[in-house]
Amino acid sequence: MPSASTASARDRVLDAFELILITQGERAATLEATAAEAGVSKGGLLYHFGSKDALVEGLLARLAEYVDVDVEAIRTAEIGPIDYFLRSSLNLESDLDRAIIATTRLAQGSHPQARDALKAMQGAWFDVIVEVVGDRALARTIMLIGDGLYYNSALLPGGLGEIDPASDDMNEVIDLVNTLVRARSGA
Amino acid sequence: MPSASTASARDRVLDAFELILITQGERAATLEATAAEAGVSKGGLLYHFGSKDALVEGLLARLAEYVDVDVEAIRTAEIGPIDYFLRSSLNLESDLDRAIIATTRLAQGSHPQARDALKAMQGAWFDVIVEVVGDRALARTIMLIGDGLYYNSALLPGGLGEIDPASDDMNEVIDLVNTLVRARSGA
DNA sequence: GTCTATAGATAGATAGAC
DNA sequence: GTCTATCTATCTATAGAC
Repeated sequence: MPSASTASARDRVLDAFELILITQGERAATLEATAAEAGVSKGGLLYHFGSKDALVEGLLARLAEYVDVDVEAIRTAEIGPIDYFLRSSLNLESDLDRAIIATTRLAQGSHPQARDALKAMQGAWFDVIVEVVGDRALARTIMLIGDGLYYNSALLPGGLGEIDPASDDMNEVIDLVNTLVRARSGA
Repeated sequence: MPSASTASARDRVLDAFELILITQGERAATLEATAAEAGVSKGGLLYHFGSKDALVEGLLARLAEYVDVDVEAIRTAEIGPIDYFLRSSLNLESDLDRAIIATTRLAQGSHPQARDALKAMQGAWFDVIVEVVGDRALARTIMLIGDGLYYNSALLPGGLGEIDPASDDMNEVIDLVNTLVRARSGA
């Protein structure tokens, strides 16, 4: 979680932009609202990001950094890459997840760059999972479940599909996926 | 698909609002843009929908009608409810799918009603699937795959996870799900 | 039922003081 | 590096003609 008060003004602006995108959507994420949330003036914000597009690019650049770290974490996870991947598909409290959800909000609007960033992320994840399970169809299905978890926790909070990462419900889903992985590798 | 030219002005306004939400996002879906797309003036639009909130409500009311029809179609599908459910999770050309995607755009913003409508829809789908597979964990996993398909085709068009409903990739996913259903009912 | 005209609020962005 | 003041465009909504 970003430490709002100690970070530099530039980082606080990015954190504020993310927060408003996540909690109120793209429409509410104006320069004025972002500046207010970050505790600076509109002019102050525009010193760091000369336009709204520049602000969006700043968000996407940070996302790309987080993704690089995450892909390596999936690959080397002690609990196993698939378990790690699925559980981290709904942890809304990491910097990465916040960046992903904010980017998803932008991807709903006219921001092709945001869509591209999410596609690149999916590609990196897919490659790791294929590497682990050695089966593209199975990897695709696992990715779909991960996307479904994201859809529910990020886009439809409070909905039926929202699952606590540490809950029995989540364990059951992972058990089912492991059943599938064994059924395939046995075939 | 809505027939834009022959429909009443009221329906054309709703179709236009949906189209802009789907293709350009919430931010672009202003009253002015919607009126222009529908071929009426802003004043003309506001005769049918007295405010933007009323326009949103009109969209959600139409969604609810479509969902009722769809749930019955899932239950009675000849190809089987699960196959039908998963394949229809990425058909972007039906009135229902257009309404869902448009509502998903609104759910990203400050529209709790839109989120509630999608939750209600999920609940109705979940009930049918539980009824069919007789297993809540399995039903949840199938729902997640369906949500993943939606996430990719509706929110991330052109991405890795986007699958043609009639493709081999889609058949493989359905085969995997059927494997899971059999593995469970056998246990 | 549909239009034009317009009000009042708010958007993104610039200029210039400190 | 951060601020206030201000410009221009666009937003939602109202009023009233046709």
